[in-house]
Amino acid sequence: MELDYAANCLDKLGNPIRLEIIRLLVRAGPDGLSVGALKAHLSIAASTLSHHILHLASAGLIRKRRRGRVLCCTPNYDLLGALVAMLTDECCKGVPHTAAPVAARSG
Amino acid sequence: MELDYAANCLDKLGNPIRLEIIRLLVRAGPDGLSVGALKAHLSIAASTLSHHILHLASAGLIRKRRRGRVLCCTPNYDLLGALVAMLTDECCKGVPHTAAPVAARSG
DNA sequence: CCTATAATTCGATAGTTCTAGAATTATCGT
DNA sequence: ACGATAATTCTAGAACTATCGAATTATAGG
Repeated sequence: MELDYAANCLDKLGNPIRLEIIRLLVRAGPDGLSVGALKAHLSIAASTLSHHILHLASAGLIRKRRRGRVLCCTPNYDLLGALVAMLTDECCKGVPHTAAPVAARSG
Repeated sequence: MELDYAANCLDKLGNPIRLEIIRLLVRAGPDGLSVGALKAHLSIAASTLSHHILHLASAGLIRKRRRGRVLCCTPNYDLLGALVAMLTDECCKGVPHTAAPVAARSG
């Protein structure tokens, strides 16, 4: 995964409301939640919620699909998993005494 | 881990330069890298780098310690690990067909 | 067609973040 | 004390983000 792409996803998750949205969707199970159900959980203006959902969706972190008047959101588990894998790989491996140096103490 | 705290950490990681800093530090091994060494890798103004380092340090994601004129930065593996664990727990579990619903399709 | 519900788009505003140059502080070697 | 190097703080502008209310679009049901 590209660093810039990962950073973009992390940036989207780095907002309490958006992180909560993901958490609610994950807990909700396979059908996800409608925008209205999310709104009931979050007590923010509908337009604000829409804005956050747009962020998440355009980063690919959630998927939307219509069911009549209702719009169901589900998490994109593949991307979330890939993101966690990338973080684990790039940011958690190399726990002290395990990593290969990259040119320390040069300048 | 508190959701707001996690979101704050993710927000800090959600910037390409800061994510790259973490990556460089992790790859550098136990001694980490000096601010100057980071600067050599990143080609940005020193003040800008300082600003990003401040963000990372005040979120607790990196640690700084002086070695003479040089300031060595190391990643905080405990926090990074806790963050990944939290993400895995809250955002990746509940993979379709496994999770307990949270009140879907109500409104 | 009309009304009600679900959600988005628009427009404005307040606040935050990124960036870099200039000035400053801290440390080292002489 | 002095000069050089390492890093931070200050200041300011440009760009971006979050928030909300009002207007709008889409769908369902009479």
